[in-house]
Amino acid sequence: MIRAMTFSEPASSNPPDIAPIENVPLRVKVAGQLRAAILSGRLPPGTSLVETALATQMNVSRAPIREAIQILENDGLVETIAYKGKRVKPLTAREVAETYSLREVFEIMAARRILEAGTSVEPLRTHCATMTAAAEANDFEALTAADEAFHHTLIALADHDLLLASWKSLYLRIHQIMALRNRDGDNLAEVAGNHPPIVDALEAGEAERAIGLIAAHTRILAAFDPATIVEAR
Amino acid sequence: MIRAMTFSEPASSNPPDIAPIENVPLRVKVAGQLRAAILSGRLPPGTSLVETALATQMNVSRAPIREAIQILENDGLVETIAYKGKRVKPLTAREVAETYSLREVFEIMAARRILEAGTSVEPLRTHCATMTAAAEANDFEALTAADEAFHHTLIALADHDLLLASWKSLYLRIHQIMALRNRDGDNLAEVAGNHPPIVDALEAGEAERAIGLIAAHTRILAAFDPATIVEAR
DNA sequence: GAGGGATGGGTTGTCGACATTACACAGCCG
DNA sequence: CGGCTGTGTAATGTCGACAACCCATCCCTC
Repeated sequence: MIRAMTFSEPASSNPPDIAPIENVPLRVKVAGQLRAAILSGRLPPGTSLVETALATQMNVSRAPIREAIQILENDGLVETIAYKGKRVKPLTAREVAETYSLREVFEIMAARRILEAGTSVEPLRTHCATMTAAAEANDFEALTAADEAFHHTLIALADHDLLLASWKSLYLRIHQIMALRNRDGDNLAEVAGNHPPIVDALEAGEAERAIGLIAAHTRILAAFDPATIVEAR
Repeated sequence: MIRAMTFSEPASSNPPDIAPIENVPLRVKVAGQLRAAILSGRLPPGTSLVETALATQMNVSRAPIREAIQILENDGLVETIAYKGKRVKPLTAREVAETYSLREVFEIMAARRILEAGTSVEPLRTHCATMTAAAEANDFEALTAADEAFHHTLIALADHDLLLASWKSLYLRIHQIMALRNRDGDNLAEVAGNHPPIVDALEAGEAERAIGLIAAHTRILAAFDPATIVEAR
């Protein structure tokens, strides 16, 4: 669901099927690979990242590796201890709780702004439908993707670039958390069903109800077995 | 007011007066200098940062400069355009508004958490006193410092590391904005006087009043002549 | 005279090598 | 036997040089 917009600006009247040559800096590719590995749980929290090892492994010099790791540091996924090493940031139960509580505040802020500006929330309906379909098909991946798209759209509708950027950064960690947690107790239909009422409340202009639903939704997600989180240090 | 805790852990039974030798990486020093220059307005928004020039000027190689600039990028103070250059991030009126509105949300969140946890807000009194004294002495610098200390303490009392980190990052830009704005219309006594009522409301447990006061306070700060902001591009 | 392609300057991107630091282990002295 | 000291190793920190790239300008062709 991201693939469709791989190339964005040129297009116009060029022969199709000819993809623009890639020209992204190495650090971005490296950061992308590492980020994917971390978010998928392939590099669990606490894993130490050794520049030289990564450099030889990925067949590039240390400079792009260093910069990529610094990018991930800005994403909040990696931490550096000077002259000692770099490692995937450990996830404590406290951090998980803080992440979700901040997310709740962000989404409530978005809802308030949408209501104040009178923005149409119609775009959210599409994602609700996608989620319902995914839940019926028992497709966890698709449901997760549609869920992210829903919340991303919600924040984007608030028309607040800084909020959107902050939310994106926060959601990276939520990605990571979701990859690490135990999915056994998940009820896909319930997750999908939680969203339409939020859209309804927003459309009806009922601020308090919308906020309550969003808060409840976030807190359900935040409540899970803390034992599935790797302890720090 | 920071100097007092320069050395922290060792102490115990060592001969005094012997300060630990500095051992911070060059990138940190460089980042510190550049950040100070940006926040003070010495490097106004739009200024392009050329690595080679900075390297020769500061007598270090380009590597620490690059990493320092990336740190500032994470702070949101600098932006990079691939293969073109790096420059101090331009400040648009919209960004300023978004920054203050997000700050408002952060402080309200902090207030809510303080009230829910029943945390004592007594530490805020000290800063109120400092601000009042600074206002009477017509000392703008001291007032600004005490104001920051007040809000920093407010956020810290919420006992939410992620919130505190987000607030700090946000406040960097507020620093920059304050350095660039026109101070002519400022009424020091009024600024100082705005804070004690907030503490009173928090102490009385009156959530709605405290939130209203905080929102009003933030919006007063956000309202200033947009012409003092350097336009983007 | 106008359009298109080459060219030059300046910047960031990448590389490999060297310097510095921290930790761990072994060895020595009390 | 205990604690301090010296050394080795592996990591990050820093450096200087080269390569890739974008932009502006100029020249050449039509």
